[in-house]
Amino acid sequence: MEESPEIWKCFKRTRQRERVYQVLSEAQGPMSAADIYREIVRRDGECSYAVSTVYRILQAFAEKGMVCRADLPGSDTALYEWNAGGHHHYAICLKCHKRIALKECPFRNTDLPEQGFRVTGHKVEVYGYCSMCGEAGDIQTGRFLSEKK
Amino acid sequence: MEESPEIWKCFKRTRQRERVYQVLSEAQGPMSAADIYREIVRRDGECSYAVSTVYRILQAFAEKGMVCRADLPGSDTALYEWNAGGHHHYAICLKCHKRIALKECPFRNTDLPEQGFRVTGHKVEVYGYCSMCGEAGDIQTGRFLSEKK
DNA sequence: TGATAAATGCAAATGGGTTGCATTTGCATA
DNA sequence: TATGCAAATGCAACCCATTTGCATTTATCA
Repeated sequence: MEESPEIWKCFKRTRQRERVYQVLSEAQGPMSAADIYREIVRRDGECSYAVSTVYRILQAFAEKGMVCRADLPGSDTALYEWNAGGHHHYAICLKCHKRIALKECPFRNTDLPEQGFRVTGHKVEVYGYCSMCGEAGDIQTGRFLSEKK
Repeated sequence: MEESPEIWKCFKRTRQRERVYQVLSEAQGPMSAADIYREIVRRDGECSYAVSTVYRILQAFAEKGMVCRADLPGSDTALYEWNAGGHHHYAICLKCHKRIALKECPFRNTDLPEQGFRVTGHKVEVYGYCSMCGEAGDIQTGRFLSEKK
């Protein structure tokens, strides 16, 4: 609120965008649009925001590269993360869906079979079982993905 | 229709499953459920298949590990590919969606921040522009995880 | 301050994908 | 070959994240 990054040079500074920015930049991890919406409502008491607005804001932010969007396999809700310049990959527990950021990027460049393929990005995900769930017991801890299905 | 692999030891052999199996095992690349459905209809002339059945079959096949399902970022249609036992990674053209199999797996093991995380799998995808599309200027930014590097 | 384009709210639409249920069908067994 | 039953299917309704059209508001700047 006080410190106003140069974000507002790209965007009209609206209450809604300010909220999305706040929530996202303070977030511990990636959030879904619904998460963000919920958090805004929680903070501001009553809502006066439309969900569609949040989507539009996220889209705009993503287009400018300020947030990055991740689509996890097995879920159809996109997650957004404030782009702190970092490049993150996660280990995802197949049981409790906890996400653990990797310290380093496990991607190593490799020869492409096709000449002239210009690589602009990559996606790496590691699957397995975290220390809580690793024992194969039925620990079933906090859920991460929405309870669809 | 010809020789019948041991698929049918896991599944009731139905006309519908046979068709999905045929189409998928002969496919050049990954197909969406809709693609598969369309192809079946095309081959059999008129349709007598429900799309939901195709989804259910794909699900069943995937559960048994006979097909693998890929969710591309930026698209919300899942793609399915007959699992020829191989371990494949692809470079995916963001423009024409061509997929080029990588010769080698670009994954390198890395230290996990959490002790005791048992890795059981990984997924790597490389994005960019193939030689055909590479010249074009309308690059979409921000929609994909990890543009850095 | 007033003009104006951008941003928003709202509601309806989209579009993969899933599900409940009645009906059919593969297949094991008699 | 006939039969019983669980598995598989068709159909239509549904789910749910996300998008969109349009009328209204609002930030910004001359």
